[in-house]
Amino acid sequence: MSDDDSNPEFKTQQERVYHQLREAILRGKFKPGNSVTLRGIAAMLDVSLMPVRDSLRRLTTERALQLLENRRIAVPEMSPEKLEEIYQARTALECLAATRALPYIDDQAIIELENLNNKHNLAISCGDVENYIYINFQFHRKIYSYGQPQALMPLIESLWLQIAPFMQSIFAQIKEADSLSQGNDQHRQALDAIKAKDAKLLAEVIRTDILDGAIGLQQAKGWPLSGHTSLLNA
Amino acid sequence: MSDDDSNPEFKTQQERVYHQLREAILRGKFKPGNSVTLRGIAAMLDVSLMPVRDSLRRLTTERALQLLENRRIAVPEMSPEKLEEIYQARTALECLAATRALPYIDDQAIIELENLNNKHNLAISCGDVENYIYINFQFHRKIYSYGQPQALMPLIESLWLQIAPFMQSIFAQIKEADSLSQGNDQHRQALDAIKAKDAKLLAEVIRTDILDGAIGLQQAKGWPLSGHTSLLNA
DNA sequence: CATCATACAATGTGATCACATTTTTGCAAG
DNA sequence: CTTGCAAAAATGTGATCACATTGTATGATG
Repeated sequence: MSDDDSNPEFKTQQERVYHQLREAILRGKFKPGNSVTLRGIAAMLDVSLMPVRDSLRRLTTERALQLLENRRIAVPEMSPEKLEEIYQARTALECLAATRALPYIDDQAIIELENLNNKHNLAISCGDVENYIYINFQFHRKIYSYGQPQALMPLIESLWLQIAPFMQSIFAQIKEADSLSQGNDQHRQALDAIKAKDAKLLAEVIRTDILDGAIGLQQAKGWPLSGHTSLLNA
Repeated sequence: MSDDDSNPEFKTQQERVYHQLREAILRGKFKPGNSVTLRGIAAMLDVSLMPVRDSLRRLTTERALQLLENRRIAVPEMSPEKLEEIYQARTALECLAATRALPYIDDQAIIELENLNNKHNLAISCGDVENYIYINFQFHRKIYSYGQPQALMPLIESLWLQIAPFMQSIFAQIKEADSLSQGNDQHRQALDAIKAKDAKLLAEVIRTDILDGAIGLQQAKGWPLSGHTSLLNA
């Protein structure tokens, strides 16, 4: 965490705070329904109210946080409808991002991706929910990043920020290795598709990876899979 | 503009300022490259720095504005690559949003959509670039809104905020009625598809509407249409 | 007239305070 | 033990100020 403090990329306190909160959310450190207060975050990160205020407003704009009617700030709850919508948007945007990135993924990139996948496996075998969630996002982000996405990446990350707390709340309950391992075969297949430079296949694998995760979340909650078919046909 | 002041929906000054700036951007009142200052906006809207500061940070997060290296704030410039990326994302998200909304569009909704389309025609025949841009967005937003998009709409609007200044800079140069009229036939066709409850057709019409706009912008700039095929095949 | 250094103005960031609203606490009455 | 109410604490919003950094204008010097 204190790496950020020395990272010259984040010139202002607001950027540091924003980045730290973003990472924390993607690691599932915020639970749905949690209330978030300016002074609480400020005390936690040892900064004044201003950088926190700026950061929370940005995160609210990205729908990672929610402004309640009382003007209080909270981590949004998930609903079956919102989950389906988010995952339809994820498949649409991430398949596009992967397709765009594929031509620019070289051998060095594949090595880095396999390293990430190993770390992912490690998190799975350790039952490390936090890193399981976070490294999965990192794996996806690394793929898309080779397409140098200027507009797509912020949209995709906004969706990630919205589902990360929900994912954590589910996986923390289950926490069985075999339940977590679902996404891993697909990461293998994604790497194969990348090596074969097969854009259609890569998009299909990414789509399956994302949708399997969605179905897993729905089933864990016992939510209606009415969105199942529409997810697949979207 | 002063309607917003009396609108009880916007409880805080920050919300008012944010909404006003958002609408202004969607109306093309900000030109690419324009610099935006806290004190300038604050003086223009007769508020203190704080609400402006909050609003500009939100808009920066949505990529409607850009933080330069000097810490100054500006309206981003458009590039051929970014334009293509934005329009690929638009087609993906807006076709999805339209498909989701279609089942909930009733006869009353169609009447309202036709009213909007009439206003759109009026703007075209008047050469009113500002309303041409803005009402076009309103038409699209109205369609999607019937699907009650919680996650999709903010993503789509982020894309709109990014292209609106560029659209204005192009249309202000051209400003010939026949150049602007392109989108209108497609709005007709969209209404027909809605009446026929044909989801596939609606998605195809929306896609064509969006892509025709993109191609028009590219041609006006003399930018390479290499994205053309990939746009159509996306 | 051109060049460069200096002074001046403008800008975003951060800190602190006041305030209205809301939430929680504490305590008394039933 | 529950209910009701008043006091107290907490919270987001807005305003103002200080400040470092950046941008611009001024003017002296060659």
